[in-house]
Parts: sequence; structure tokens; C-alpha cells
Amino acid sequence: MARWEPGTAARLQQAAMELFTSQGFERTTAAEIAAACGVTERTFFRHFTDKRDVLFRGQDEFERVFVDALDTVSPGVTPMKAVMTALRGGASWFDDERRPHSRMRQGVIDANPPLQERERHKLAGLADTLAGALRARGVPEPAATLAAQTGTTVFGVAFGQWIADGETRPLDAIADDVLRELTALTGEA
Amino acid sequence: MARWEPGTAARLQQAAMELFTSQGFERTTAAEIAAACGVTERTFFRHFTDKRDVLFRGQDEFERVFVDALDTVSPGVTPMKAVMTALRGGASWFDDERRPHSRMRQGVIDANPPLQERERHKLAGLADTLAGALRARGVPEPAATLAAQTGTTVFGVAFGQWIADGETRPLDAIADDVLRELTALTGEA
DNA sequence: CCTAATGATGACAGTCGCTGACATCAGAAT
DNA sequence: ATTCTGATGTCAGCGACTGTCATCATTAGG
Repeated sequence: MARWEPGTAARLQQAAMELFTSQGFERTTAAEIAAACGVTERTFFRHFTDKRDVLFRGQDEFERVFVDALDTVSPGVTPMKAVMTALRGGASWFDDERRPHSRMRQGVIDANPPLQERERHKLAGLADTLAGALRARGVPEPAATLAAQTGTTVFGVAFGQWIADGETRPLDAIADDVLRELTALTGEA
Repeated sequence: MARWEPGTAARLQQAAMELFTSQGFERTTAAEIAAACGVTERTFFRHFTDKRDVLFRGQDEFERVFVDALDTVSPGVTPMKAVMTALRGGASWFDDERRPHSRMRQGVIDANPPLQERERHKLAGLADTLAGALRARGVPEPAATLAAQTGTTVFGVAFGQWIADGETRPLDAIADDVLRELTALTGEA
């Protein structure tokens, strides 16, 4: 038997979610989250780089799903098609079982500006990662950045729809629709 | 004659730019910036909501240039064309005289992750504002958000090119080129 | 000309986010 | 049995940021 309960990080994440939900992000201290798990504030900051990070861990793994999907695409495919394949790969990570949790999580983020700022930063980081992967495939700039950013835009809009009340379609299907809409929009200009 | 030197906020911004440039963002304290202008730390935080804000003030005015340009567009124009008009309006704000200052400023931001995060947040805020203006014009969702976000993507890429070394073309011309590239990309998918 | 309202600032205490340094101690490795 | 490892506790401390009250030159009003 271990000296400490395992999964401290996961328990801290869950405690943070509950506390942020019940009393808000600003009015929840890191020490409070830690105490809820029976550890000290110092331990909290050993698991997470800052207070916002507690809701965004696992993103690295999340990014890898996108990149792995992109790597399966044969070299000749156009950048946007490659990005859309990456998106569908990432979308598969958000299966129907995950939808309720994603809804709650997004509720917390939407209610707290500092968390929105972090989320946008993470999404931008995904775009940077995808752009780098495209450049590694030989896509020149600015096409690589444009395709990657456009892809994350599509993903973000589709995700917002996916967690909307009453929505039941899978994320990848929504993303396809959103891309069609965007293609129509740019085609008009 | 005024009791205090006027333009305290502007002097704080300039002092902050110099200190961030010479010794970095993290290793510059708010008290230090304030002292460089002969005021107290408390006064610094009366002018700026937080330390990062000192480099991002004036954005509200900056956003209005975009929206004002959008408002000049006649109602029947397609969303993307309307957004591109807004972009050209915003681009006119960055005239050639402003380019050296923008280059320095971007250098500081690129060197400091916390500032990058704030910049992305501000750019996202511009997208939200534009999307709202589009909805006010009768553009439905998700077209409004897509057009607005795509527009800011184009603007961001064009801006990055505009401040690149040796670049001399005006921002609006670059933005037009970037949009053409993006249209070509989406047309392939 | 006197007086009161204004408004940017100083002074100060305090909370909280976050870090560095060192000690602790159960279990794994040797 | 001893050493090593690694997650944790403890503690001191800095810096970001806020609430509160006092100050005082300027300005508006009488």
C-alpha cells in the first residue's frame, strides 16, 4: 500500500471543479482546494503550474491526438484536408460519454474571465502545434499557419455547438458542417 | 498648471516598455515601473487593471476603428466582405509611422509568454466584438462567429508579416493577399 | 474672495498566488 | 540492512493586487 493516496492530481482537479462551480474561481484559494484533498497548498503547486492550470491539464495528451491523426495523412493531401483529418481525430477524443463533463467544465470556464483567457491560449497553442506539423510536412508559410488556425476556428465553433443544450450529433459531424459553412463564406469573398 | 504631471498613464506605458525590453517582463516589478515615473505602485494599479495591461491599453479605441469601418458597409454585402472592410479599416490604424513602435512592442510580447496569452485574449475579444456587430447586421450564427474569427486570423497573420524585417507593404495590402491565400486553401477542401 | 466639491495621488495594511530551501519518511532498489 | 527515491510537509518570503483613508492643488459656486 502506498504511503500517499494515489491520483492526487486527479482529486485536486475534481475538488477544484466543485469549488469553482459552487463559489467561483476568484473566491476559491489554492489552499482551499488543497485542503479539500487533505494536502497542503505547496503540493497543489507541485502538480499544477498555476491555479488556472488545474482545469487544463491533459491538454498535452489532447494535442497529441490531433497530431497523430495528422501524421496518418498521406503527403500529397492538401493542407486543409490534412487539418480536417486532424480535427476528426481530435473530435473522436470527445465521445458522447464525455459530453456531460465537458458541459460542466465549459460552464465554469465561461463564468470566469481568467479561465477563458487560459482556454484561448491553449487553443492557440494547438494551432501553433498543428502549424508546426504542417510545416514538417512541407507546407510553406503562411499557408501552414492559416490552415492550422482556420482548423482550430472550425473546431472551436463546432465544440461550442457540441456542448449546446439538446445537441446530440457527434462532434466530427458538426465540424464537417461548420467547415462547409466556412467554405461557403470565404467563397463569397 | 496641473498639480501632477499630465499623461501619467502614457509615461507608465513608456517606462514599462523600456524596462520590459531591458530586463524582461517577469523581472520587472510594478513598483519599479511606478518609481521610474515618480509615482507609487498603488497609482500604477489605478491606471492599469494588472501588470500585463500596461502594454495593451488603447485596445478599446483600436476595436472601435474596426467596428466603425464595419458600420459603413451597406446591409446587403456578404459577411466576409463586410469583415474584410472592417479589417482594412483597422489596418489603416497601423500606418507606416507606427511600424517601428509595433515591431518593438511585438518583440517584448514574443519574449514573454504571459504577454502572449494576454494578446491572444485581446485578439479573441476583437473577434467577439466583430461577431456581435455582424449579428446586429442580421448575420446568423454560426456564420457571424466564423466570419469574425476568420477575419481576425487573416489580420493576425497579415500583422505578423507587416512587422517582419524588411517588409514595406502596407498592412491592408498584405491582408488582401492573405485572404486570397486562405480562400485558395479552403477552396481545396 | 472665501468655501466646498473634485479627483488624482500617497500611505498602509492585508490577502493571495507562487517559489525556494530544507526536512521527513514509506517503499523500492541494492 | 542500508541507501536511494520521490511525493509530501514546513516555513520564509516576494510580488501582484485590493480596500481604505488621508492629502491637497485645482476648480466650481456663491
